[in-house]
Amino acid sequence: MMSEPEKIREKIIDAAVERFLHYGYPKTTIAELASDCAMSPGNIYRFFKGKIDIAAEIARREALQAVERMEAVLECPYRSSRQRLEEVAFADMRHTFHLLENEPRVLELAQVVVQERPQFQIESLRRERRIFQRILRDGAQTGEFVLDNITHATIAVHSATLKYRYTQLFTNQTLEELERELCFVLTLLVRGLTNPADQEALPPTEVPPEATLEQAV
Amino acid sequence: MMSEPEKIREKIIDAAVERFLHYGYPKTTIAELASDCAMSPGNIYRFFKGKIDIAAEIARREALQAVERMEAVLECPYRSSRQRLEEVAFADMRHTFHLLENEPRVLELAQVVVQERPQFQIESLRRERRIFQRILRDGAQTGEFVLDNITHATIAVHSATLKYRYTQLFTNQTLEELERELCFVLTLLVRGLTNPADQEALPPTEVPPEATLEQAV
DNA sequence: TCAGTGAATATTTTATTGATTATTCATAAT
DNA sequence: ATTATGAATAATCAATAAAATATTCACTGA
Repeated sequence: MMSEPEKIREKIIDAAVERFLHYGYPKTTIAELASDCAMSPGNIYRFFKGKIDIAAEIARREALQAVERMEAVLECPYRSSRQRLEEVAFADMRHTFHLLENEPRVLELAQVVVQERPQFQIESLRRERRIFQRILRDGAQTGEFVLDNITHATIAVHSATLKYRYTQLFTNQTLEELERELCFVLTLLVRGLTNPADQEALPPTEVPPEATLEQAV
Repeated sequence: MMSEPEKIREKIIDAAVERFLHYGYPKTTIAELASDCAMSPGNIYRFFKGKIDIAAEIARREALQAVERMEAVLECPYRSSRQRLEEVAFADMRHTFHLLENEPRVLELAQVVVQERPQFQIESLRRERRIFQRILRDGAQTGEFVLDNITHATIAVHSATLKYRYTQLFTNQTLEELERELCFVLTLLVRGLTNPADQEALPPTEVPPEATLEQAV
């Protein structure tokens, strides 16, 4: 059950999401949010320290959801750690790509939050990295991957796929182009991770089909 | 020998470099450049179509020099393609890092040029990629590397090292941190490129010493 | 004819001002 | 005591005017 103050917080966040995505962060006023929630502007400040903190909370939730989606992939039955790695990388890239395509305001929102709260980005990156770390650890456990140092390998995989996580910041490439490229990168990374004994029979990464269960979002 | 008009062009470029790096692109006026060259503002336009074209020419030269530096590395005697790849990646990262550290205005200059002349970035990337391609091709030739498709592998290596070429755009990390990370990335990439038969004896990449001949710049 | 000028014009930047908006807080209602 | 208000204040933004600058071009001198 949710306490009364928590409910009000939710109401404010809901109104903010609505307006931020529709009209953008800067064009949304506290007075409007207050009006949406049938309260006075001043009262908003009993629930959030400032306007930016509403945006930060929304971004935080979005980031946590992203991790949950990735973790959901990790819960699925799987043939190999390679497959997991590929699924997670593609799922994340596709999700952010489509998100920014359908809700362009999200980019602005993210930029504002990162600008004002640099810690936010650091923590998001850390969470992402932890996901990769689990995949690599499991792969090392089963012997599929051979890694001198899991942490180092995680950093490597994470950095090497950077371009495909914040894609729209760097390029105007289409999703199709990015998918092709990501295949090349993953092919090489997987080869570098895989036990040399198994490398003979290591086909290049193929573009996986978009998971149909995505619709649940 | 240089023709008279070419000499004047050089004079303008010299003056522009001086001022762009000192005071920045926007704060430098055509009138100032003209005055530096003891000519009238109008006369500048007999040598450059516009102000941005002066910046573009400077950026173009800088980019060509970068490629030359990389090609110089490729001319050096080498033990292995791995070594070449590592040297090129480190040299490039260090160079841009130091450049932006010592001449912060370069970042602004580059951004202006990319903004106004998107083609510039595309061509720069293409040139970078060609360097990597040569290294991989040679490595494949000698059998050190095993690649299904050289172009695909080149794209992979190029994308995977993106973060370390435009570093200051993405992070505030120190050069030392970046060097450590780049080692991890290269270790993994090299393992992925290398003939599986040779992978047993493949030590992790180490931070190479800064080439002392850099001082010649 | 050609390199070059500098005043004229078009464009961009900067400064100023007047809203608008974020945030605070004294006060009121519950 | 707690929740909420809304006017007061501080900070930011938008619109405009003013100034500076980029670019053009009719003209000059070699």
